[in-house]
Amino acid sequence: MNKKITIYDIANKLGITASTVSRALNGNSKISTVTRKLVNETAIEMNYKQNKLAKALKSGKSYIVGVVIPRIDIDFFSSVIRGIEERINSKGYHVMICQTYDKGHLEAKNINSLLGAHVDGIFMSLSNSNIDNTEYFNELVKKEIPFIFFDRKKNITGVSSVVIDDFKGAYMATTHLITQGCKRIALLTNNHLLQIYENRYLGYRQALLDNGFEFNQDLVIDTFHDVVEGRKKTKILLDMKTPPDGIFCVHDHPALGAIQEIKARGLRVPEDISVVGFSNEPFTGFIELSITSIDQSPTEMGRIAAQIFLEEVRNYKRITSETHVVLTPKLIIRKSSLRNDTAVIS
Amino acid sequence: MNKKITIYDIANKLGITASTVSRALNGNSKISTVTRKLVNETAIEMNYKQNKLAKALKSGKSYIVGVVIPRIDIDFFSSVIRGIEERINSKGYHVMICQTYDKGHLEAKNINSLLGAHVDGIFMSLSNSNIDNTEYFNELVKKEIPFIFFDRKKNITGVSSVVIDDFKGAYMATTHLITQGCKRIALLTNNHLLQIYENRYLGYRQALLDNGFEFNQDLVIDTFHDVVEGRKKTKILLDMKTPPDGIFCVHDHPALGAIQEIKARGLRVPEDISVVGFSNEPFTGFIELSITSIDQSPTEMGRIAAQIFLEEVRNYKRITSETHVVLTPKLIIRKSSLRNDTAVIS
DNA sequence: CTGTTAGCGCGTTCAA
DNA sequence: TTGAACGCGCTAACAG
Repeated sequence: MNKKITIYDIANKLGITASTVSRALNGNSKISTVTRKLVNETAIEMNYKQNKLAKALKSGKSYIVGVVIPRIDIDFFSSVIRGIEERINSKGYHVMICQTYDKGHLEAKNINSLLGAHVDGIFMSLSNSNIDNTEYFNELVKKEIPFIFFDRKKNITGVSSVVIDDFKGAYMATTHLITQGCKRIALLTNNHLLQIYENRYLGYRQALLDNGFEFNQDLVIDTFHDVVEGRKKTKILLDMKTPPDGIFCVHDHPALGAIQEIKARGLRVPEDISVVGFSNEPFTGFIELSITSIDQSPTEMGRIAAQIFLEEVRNYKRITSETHVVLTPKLIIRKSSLRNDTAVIS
Repeated sequence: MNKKITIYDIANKLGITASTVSRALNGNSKISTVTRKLVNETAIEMNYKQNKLAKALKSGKSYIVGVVIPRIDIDFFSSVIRGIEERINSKGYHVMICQTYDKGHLEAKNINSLLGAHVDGIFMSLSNSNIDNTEYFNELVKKEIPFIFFDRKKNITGVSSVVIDDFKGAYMATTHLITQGCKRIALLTNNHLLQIYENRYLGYRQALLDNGFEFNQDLVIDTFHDVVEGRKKTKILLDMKTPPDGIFCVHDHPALGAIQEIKARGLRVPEDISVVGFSNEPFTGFIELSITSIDQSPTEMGRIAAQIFLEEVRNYKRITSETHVVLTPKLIIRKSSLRNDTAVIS
């Protein structure tokens, strides 16, 4: 009943060939104006829809890109996807999504799965449980499709990337705490499997040293990207003989947890202990005691990644040169760290 | 160089036919154990990847589903997608995403685009700028692929849906405000193009009437899904001769805006004016003055929608019966409305 | 300007 | 148990 109509159907109806129909539909120049018009009209009339599967099989281009992320229900990731989709959809591409839930094996599985679907490119933000199985990455690079990291990257030859300057972001955040008068600044970080965490750690460290502070490894504690976990680890900090008077967190959620714990103990934020987060998740600006954070402009990051893809995808042959974009982090100063009477953003 | 290897390549290497290879790979029963083993081994050895495009063209099944939503960077939508992807990915399906940005014409365009990509099913949450062009919906229903609404639905024969009971949710929220002692309850809603808003409006209204309250249209104000807009419209409410002492918002973001405005005027929440939101966005529980809200269990909603799809997709022929699931809303009581000393959740 | 032919990679008859 | 041939829908090369 609801038979799919092909170019053959419309060719039959018009007493011409399928190739002519194809040419007319694709705006081939050497086709008579009459037939073109005729074809286009009957195409609409018969409600013809091009089968992109067939076209993809023929051309080797699927007009689909894959996006591999830990999870989609984190504002940062969904915002990046928004940017990618926004930019790429207007060029006729579709976005396919895979979540890894931070599991390394799902990462490999998803990549394979996307390759099977013959995507034209892959955008990826690494999982945080990396078992360092670079095998499938190497295979991926051999394929002649653009492969672009965003945020959570890895240094692989032939793979482009868009990140923010995490070192600088952490440096800015830490320096800001110092400026506000903090004398003993702790770091709530994450495991160091990912470059972003390593770089934020180094930025924090360097800012301390550059300002004549002593770097104290005891003040560096690992935690997860989670409110409750952040609070739990903050307990450890506050239970120290000499607790910190400033905490820099590599994510906003643990920063919130830290603030909760500090207030629960009757201490004041930012007067007793100042707190700075990272990512500028929307909620940091929503809460009464708004949280100072580092903005990563995720939507913009997505747009740029998409742009890189669009440029790379033209070179069918081989990706000769990688593109690496490093965005500048923005320090968004809010109440959780503002002791002096400086200008407040937001 | 990186030539894609097909079943022909492995057939040549083994001196057999492509059909045999195909059969062996697909676990066809009538194939000798020896050849099957041989084929499977060399397949792995040559790093063969099935071309799903070709398979899709042949079989008519793409193993791709489309998800059409207003925007992905709203927690509710990304959480639903998470649920869909989680459930469906394990069955070999991929999720393709389209955003409408609440523009009706993009909605039609995206649907067509997805049909062109020959998706096996479509999940959709309507845009809020509906120009009521049901044409493409009808066409969509004619196609023999599952079509499932979630949250923002429309009543169309042959189309399944998963929603929460918005009427009940609004009823619960309003009743809760009454229980807390509110005497004059306002409604910050949205345009009534979508059923969800209409139903929340009706639930609010009915709760008032059932409790012997007078329904006053002046206390019903339209706004957008946005903090600033919510605050702006709250000004109007507070400027009335007799302002409300309770506000129910059909979204959490305007609820936050309302609280901001109330506090800016030196009034107290919940003592002077109580506020309840809708959706239970994560941030409502993060802020110090946590917001009472209605939980829609979005991830679960996604999982159920996916389940419906998986069941419907078996009936190649025609979708004979629609499935309609209505989830029960959960009232999450928090500080923004808790005047009495009742139990607080979260 | 248009028709003929062929092939993208796969699964599936029909024979053998 | 396996091979040969065909078609899914489309585009591109090669004629005319």
